[in-house]
Amino acid sequence: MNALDRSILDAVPAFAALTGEEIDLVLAHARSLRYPKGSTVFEQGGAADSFFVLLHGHLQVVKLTPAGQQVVIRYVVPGEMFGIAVQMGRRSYPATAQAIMDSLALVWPSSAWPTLVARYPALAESALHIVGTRLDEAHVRVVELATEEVERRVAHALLRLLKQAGRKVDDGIEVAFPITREDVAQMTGTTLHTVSRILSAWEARGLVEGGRQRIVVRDPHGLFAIAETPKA
Amino acid sequence: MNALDRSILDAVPAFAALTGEEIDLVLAHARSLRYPKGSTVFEQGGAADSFFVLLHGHLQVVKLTPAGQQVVIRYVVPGEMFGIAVQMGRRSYPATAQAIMDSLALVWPSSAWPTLVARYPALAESALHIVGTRLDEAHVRVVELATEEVERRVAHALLRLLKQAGRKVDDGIEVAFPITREDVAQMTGTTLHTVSRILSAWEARGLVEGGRQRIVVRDPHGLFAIAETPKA
DNA sequence: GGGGCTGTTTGTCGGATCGCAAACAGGGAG
DNA sequence: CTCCCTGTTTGCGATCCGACAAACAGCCCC
Repeated sequence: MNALDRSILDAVPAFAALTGEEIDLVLAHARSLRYPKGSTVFEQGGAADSFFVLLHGHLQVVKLTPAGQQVVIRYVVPGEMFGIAVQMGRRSYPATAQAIMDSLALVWPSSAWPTLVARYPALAESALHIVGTRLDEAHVRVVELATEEVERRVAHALLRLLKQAGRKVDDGIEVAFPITREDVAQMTGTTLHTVSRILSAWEARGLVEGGRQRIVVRDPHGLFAIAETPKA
Repeated sequence: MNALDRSILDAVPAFAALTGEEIDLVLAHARSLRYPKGSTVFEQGGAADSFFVLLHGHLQVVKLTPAGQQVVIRYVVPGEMFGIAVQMGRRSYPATAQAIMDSLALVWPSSAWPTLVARYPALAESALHIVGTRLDEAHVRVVELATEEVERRVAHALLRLLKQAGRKVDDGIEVAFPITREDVAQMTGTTLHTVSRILSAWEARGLVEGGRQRIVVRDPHGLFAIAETPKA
């Protein structure tokens, strides 16, 4: 096992309530694992035998419908805890997590959770906050899917991607990981064709700039205007 | 304050882990309040100063968009904990809860939560499970909204209503509280007109039976078939 | 350096579903 | 018992968006 330095977890909100020494003890239960691009971290329906903190890279979490369609639930960025199905009382993962870049994560066996919370009750609180935040996000998405037209949904999704994983570049802000039109479609409940058309239209207006698996936003404010403008 | 009998909470999953004596102590912090039909229990954006357990009646939880559109997030049935924003680290309620029938709820001040969890850590675990379940449900809804056509979404919503609050009647199972076409529309991201058309079509096929603020399902299996049949 | 694979763009067509409008009906209030 | 309010039904036209199709273009791998 690698030597894990406590500084690794300093930037992880879930452990913010712990002291340095406590973090050391929590880390003693973990190991770090590499997930090469394209590999699967855990699979929908599989036994929830681990939970994780992402240290480096990016993951995509997708849910598969019985009919075989995919929906992108979220992207995991460094510092986030994920795969916390067990904390929610589940025995299996409700979705699949895949590395979309070479990634590195801390891994705890699920069996360690009861021990850890018993010793550090603040962890239970952290987990509750995390799940609560995700619940909020999910509800926001439900509201968007239920009330907004496709173009506004795509604008909202893109703005969220920028907030979560935006990287400043010369001519704007780009999504910091490779993302296809199909991915955006699966986030917003539409088709890659429609996403492509929308992005093309925005590009013609100078709002964004496209590329293969790449989206650069030149004018975030303009995008915001689209996201917030009630239809027509 | 009323005398609150511990048996009140026997049927509440959130308190399942507590012994009878512990339940007494938890109850000591609560009072019970009546909410007449149509009254508001808490409001979106309002300070999250209480959390609740519904004892009797039914609540509707709705989220309002900036543009003024409503989306029904869920219905609260007796035995459920609700208004647990504070447990998730929020200072305000993310949605509005209204009584759709005369209702009765136990009310705790949010300030009591830290005290209670400190004494009964199992409560934190319960809260985590509850929020986890809601997160799952929200994700299922996201997937449905993103991938299914309106008719199937309505079928799924109706089946969920039956499971949660179905009441056996002579000719089938009915939703146990008054619910309008508009409500169903706000649950499924469509319009009351489309819901009305769909229900009329189903009624013509003998699957359901309508009524003012009333939906009776005659053939749950047939509904299920619609819900699960991939489009066309 | 050249396939070939994967991702992107664009056009056309059709259909699901929404918006608008108007009539209808159950049921509570007085 | 009757009025009126709220909820429901139904028709029709408009349109957003998905399905199908075909061509194009990075980029990885051999």
